[in-house]
Amino acid sequence: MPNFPKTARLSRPEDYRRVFDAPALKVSSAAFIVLALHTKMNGSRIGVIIAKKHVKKATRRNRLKRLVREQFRNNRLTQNFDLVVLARPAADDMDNAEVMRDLTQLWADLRRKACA
RNA sequence: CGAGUUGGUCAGGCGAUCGCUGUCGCACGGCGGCAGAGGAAAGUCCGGGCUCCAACGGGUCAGAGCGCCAGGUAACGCCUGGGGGGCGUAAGUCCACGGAAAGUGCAGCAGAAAGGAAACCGCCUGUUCGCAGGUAAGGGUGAAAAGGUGCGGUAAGAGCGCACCGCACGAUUGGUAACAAUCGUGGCGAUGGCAAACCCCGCUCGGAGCAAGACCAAAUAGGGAUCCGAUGCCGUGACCCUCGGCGGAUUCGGGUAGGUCGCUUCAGGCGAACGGUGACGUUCGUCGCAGAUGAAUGAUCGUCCACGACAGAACCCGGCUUAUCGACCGACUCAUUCU
Repeated sequence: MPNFPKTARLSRPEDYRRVFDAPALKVSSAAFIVLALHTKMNGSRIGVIIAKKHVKKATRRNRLKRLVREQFRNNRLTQNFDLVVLARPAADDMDNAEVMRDLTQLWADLRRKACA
């Protein structure tokens, strides 16, 4: 069952720093950039960063975070990763359907690169 | 029915599946029940609660804010009612609405003259035809020109006289008051405007903020408490006084990463009765209504309709301001038609 407990989230600053310093994989689209790092933990973890500079309204930032987590929850990767998803300014203008389409494409890229 | 003013309420609904946070129950590493953003959660502009402080101690000065009157409130710069003035036919609406006879300052152009200012064209009288005197009705300038209108009066004029209006002063009456009305007096060369110009008067104001602060605690060290004490220095506007610290002695632990608490039950919501024009108050009944911490309330599908705006809690309340697709309810005004 796809669920999303607290253990599947990046919480500490050093978790983020580790991914930023040495990302094993990097995929991007118009709306997002995804950094990934292999982890020894059982289960992937995700952290979403949406800059106020790129997305001005708090409601929009919340919506994007929820959509990214939804994608993560429903589409588990076969290998365990620590993921960091960054939003780009283009994400502000997309509706729900467009964002989900964009994320689906990103996940496909991620799987292909992970296997390579 | 049309045009408009004003007060208030709501903020897509229902169902299914998969998730998130809190909480309760259990045959508990799972399952089930219940609850889960806003009217502005926003701007952080005011007022509080709460917490800490070597200076929340006293005085003087400085600084900031407020400013018709009465009431409401925990408090306010908020709200209600009233007064005055502006706008509107009206319902209504807007106003930083104390003082300009304490002092200082400011006002371009035009104009003869602009601040306790006076004669350019006029008008009248006299005339030696150069001008002298009287005058402030008319013209002209200006945002503003020495109370206004009318009648009388005069050489021409003028509060010179009178009536009404305005103004100033006084009295009376009504009102808790702001203020209003009436009467009298004064002929008005008294007191022009600006105080979101300085200023004067009255009232209010300590500072920081939940990353406040309290507790448990790896690391690493400058520490903490109590007592004694001369001078000097320091103490978040300045100065003075009071007081505290820097020194010595005695004594013991200390508090960053991380975690826990603070953290949601209150100036609380809803209903009724009573008091009040109203803001609101009193009493009774009833309900339990988010507490996250890289930060929870979402996604997808179906369905209905007027196709859904602005927008996301971060310690909590009371206001103000700004953003907002629409829908509904109440009160009132104007105009037209009908009875």
